Amino acid sequence: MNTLELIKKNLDTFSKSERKVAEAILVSPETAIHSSIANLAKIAEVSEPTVNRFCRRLDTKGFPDFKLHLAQSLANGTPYVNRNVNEDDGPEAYTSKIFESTMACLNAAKNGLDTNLINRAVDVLTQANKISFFGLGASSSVAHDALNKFFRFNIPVSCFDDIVMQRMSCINGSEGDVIVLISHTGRTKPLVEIAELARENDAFVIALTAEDSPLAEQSNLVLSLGVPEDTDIYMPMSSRIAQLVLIDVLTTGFTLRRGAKFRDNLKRVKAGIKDSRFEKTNDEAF
Amino acid sequence: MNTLELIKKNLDTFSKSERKVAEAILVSPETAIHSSIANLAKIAEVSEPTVNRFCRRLDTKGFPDFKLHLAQSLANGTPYVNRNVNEDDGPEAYTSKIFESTMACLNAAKNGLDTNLINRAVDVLTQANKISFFGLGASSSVAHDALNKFFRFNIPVSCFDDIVMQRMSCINGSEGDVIVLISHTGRTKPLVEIAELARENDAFVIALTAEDSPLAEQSNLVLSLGVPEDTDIYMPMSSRIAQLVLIDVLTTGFTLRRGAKFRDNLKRVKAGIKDSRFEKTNDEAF
DNA sequence: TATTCGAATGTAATAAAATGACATAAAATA
DNA sequence: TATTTTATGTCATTTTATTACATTCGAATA
Repeated sequence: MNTLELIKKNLDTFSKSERKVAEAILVSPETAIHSSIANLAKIAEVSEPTVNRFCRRLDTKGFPDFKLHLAQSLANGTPYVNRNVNEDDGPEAYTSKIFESTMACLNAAKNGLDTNLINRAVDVLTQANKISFFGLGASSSVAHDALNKFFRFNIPVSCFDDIVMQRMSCINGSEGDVIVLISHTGRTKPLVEIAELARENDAFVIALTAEDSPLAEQSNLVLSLGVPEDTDIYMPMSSRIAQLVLIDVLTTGFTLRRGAKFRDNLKRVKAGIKDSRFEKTNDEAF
Repeated sequence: MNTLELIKKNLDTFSKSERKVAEAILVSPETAIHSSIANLAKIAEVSEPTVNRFCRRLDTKGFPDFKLHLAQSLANGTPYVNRNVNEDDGPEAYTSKIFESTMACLNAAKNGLDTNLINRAVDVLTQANKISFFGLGASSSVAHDALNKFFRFNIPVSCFDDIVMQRMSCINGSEGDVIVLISHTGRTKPLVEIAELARENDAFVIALTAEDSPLAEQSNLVLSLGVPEDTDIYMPMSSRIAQLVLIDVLTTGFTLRRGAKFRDNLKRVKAGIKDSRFEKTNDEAF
């Protein structure tokens, strides 16, 4: 397992001084791997043997060995959740941190997904008479994106980010309708109510949300992204990217399920876009 | 660059003894990173300082530093391979393929970005009187997402996915306006026209698009994502995710530039959302 | 509240590892 | 072949990590 995540996970199993070490490392892992044990001890304000003991506690042979493990955690491409942006990061630093934490997040999401549920969701979607995507706030752009994709399948699909429209759409629903609700926390009141309403009107409700949330309880099928909280920054970031990729997965599953003949349809849609382009066309939705 | 590849590439530039070291490392890099300099010297049948010199030749500070680099290059043999989905992939297979290729794509995007340009873009954005985000089709949800983020900064910001509205908005523009245009290909005619129009009206045009595209030519500043084409599947997928992450980067840069005092504002926005939630609140945009 | 035990932490000595300075050997050039 | 340059090794020094041991802290018990 990723050393850095391991440290974060075990934070509370450490003793007082060991936690100081852990924190010093988490603040700046880069510094840690380039420091000597004496240096790190000074930064963490503990003694050198404490640092050493800390390393051993994490199942390494000693400080140098620990540094190797840590270095591997930090290696490019190795997902790594913990790298938060600091006040004094330059463009170089915050750019890579954000890309990296997004990748880490996707990796976590990938590992946490239940492919059986995905399969069932694809089942349900392929059999739907009509599909609706609802999200509020940041999640509304995810819903919007889903609309854009499913629209190409030439089936009735809609997307509202207005609560009133969402309600109306639910009330007019019938069996065979599938409603996909998107919410990171699953605690957005209006959306939970929509889920109830939709089910009362015989629609099938798929939720892209957190496990054990109120929204999850009101849904027929929950696709949860075990994505760590977006820390520190007061905006949804990575979590929403994971949702989008999940939409991609569903779309792909949908396409595959419908088979080759269906793919011709996609080609046609894409060809139809061509006219609005300057020569050398390729695959963008518009 | 990957240290291991670097060693392979430079094999013939090394001296006789240094090559011995290189070969010993290539035979078993794992052994190398877990050896002391004395040990490795023995394996390579050279003296300790020779190993040290070898390390320095590879632009490292010394043997320990070299080991860190080597460990990192071992950590990610080949980060994420861009595997395409096949007709007969099951849910398990296509799910991981899509997640992995998205991660690969983000990694490519990260490496291809010019952080100086990002910095300049952040500069421009922080000094803007008004910011508009325009995208069409799939890119419109990216624009939408950008709106959602920048909206929290409490500055005038708008977003249209309707060409007519976009034009009108440009015509009413003035100096100090910044228009962010989003298009993967940069060949969407209406958007290129918008860029021209915006510039005629003294707005500053930032494009999130492909290098050397018509849209890029019409823009003041181009942030290009050197992202491989979305192959095989007839939809924009990874490319658009990369755009979103880039928006995250810009947002972060913006926040950092505005400093700590500004972050309080974000806290307030987040607190304001709280009421519409069921207990246990955390960070989702609504 | 004082006492005792055990865990946690630090100090100082020791061992290990890496590096630097210098000498020697090998190779290249005149 | 002599001379210079470069490469390599030996040994001393310095830096770094580890071990053994002493002290402190804090919880549990009398």
